[in-house]
Amino acid sequence: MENVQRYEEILRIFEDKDIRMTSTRKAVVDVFINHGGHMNAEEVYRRTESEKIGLATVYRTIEILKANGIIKELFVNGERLFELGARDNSRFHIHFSCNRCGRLEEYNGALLLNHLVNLKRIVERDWENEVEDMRIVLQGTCKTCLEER
Amino acid sequence: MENVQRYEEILRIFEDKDIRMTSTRKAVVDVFINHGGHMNAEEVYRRTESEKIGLATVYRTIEILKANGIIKELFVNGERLFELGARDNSRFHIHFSCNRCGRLEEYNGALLLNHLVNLKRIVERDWENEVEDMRIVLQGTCKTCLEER
DNA sequence: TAGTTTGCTGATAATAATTATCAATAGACT
DNA sequence: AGTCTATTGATAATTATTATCAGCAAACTA
Repeated sequence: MENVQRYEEILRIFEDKDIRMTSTRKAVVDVFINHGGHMNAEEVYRRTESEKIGLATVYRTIEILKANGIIKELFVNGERLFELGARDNSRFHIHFSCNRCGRLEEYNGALLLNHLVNLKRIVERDWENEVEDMRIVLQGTCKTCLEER
Repeated sequence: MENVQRYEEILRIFEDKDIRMTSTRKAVVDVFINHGGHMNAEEVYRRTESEKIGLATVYRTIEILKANGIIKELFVNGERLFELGARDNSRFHIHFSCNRCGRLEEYNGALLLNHLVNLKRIVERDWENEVEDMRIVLQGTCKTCLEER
């Protein structure tokens, strides 16, 4: 099972850094693994409901996951969202937010990825820095909304 | 004077949409024009101090400017920032946030711009949408911090 | 194993940022 | 001048997030 694998991987990160994988933390991790996409903190909280975890603990766990590169934080239209980070490049994606319907979509693919790897290369060469992460949110009108006009 | 030109341009947008350019709104616009970079709401407020404008009005004006594409909103490390939008492509820039020193830098240039125009083209072709804006924030370690190690 | 120390948790108080409310006022329009 | 509508500032309300703290659980020690 792929999810199990994903979990093992996260567990290893916890062990490496001496962070305890408690049952509550596991519950939060599970929410991220089971739900593919992006969620705000409140939604993560709601999805752990069966476990009766406190909201503060959800925030605390999100903080740990973020600090260790397990989840990514993104801001779209004033909302703070979290999602499982791309383990490898093949999972890397950018976001598109439709100004009309408000939907937030994920885009990925080999060509896109290739282009972004190049962007990283250009930036690192021209500004002599080290790029560790790229947060890209495009805005505009999505296909569906364009057709409806 | 370039700033005057910039102001006239914004004024024209206001007139087109029947939004009054009151003295308080002008004061907020001036803050954006005079201060090149990004600011949070509180900083915009502070910079209008001489005019004794209420905080709520600053927020209201920011909202108007944002809704009309005059300023752009960006979120970096949990902070909400605003800056004057790029009037033309030549002013377009992306942001780089250093994980070590926390500084937020702006990057632009012909090669970068060219690359991003291409990215837009790829996305519009492959997802059949219309991209109106691109928010790109890279994270990593900046040149200065790399040298200090 | 009992005892001690340390870290984790949930409930909730505190804080910070933003938005809503509303009376006063200013500007536009007869 | 008088009416109408939009804007403003002060401030209350709301929302999201963080801090506090007592109780509990796990890990460590002798």
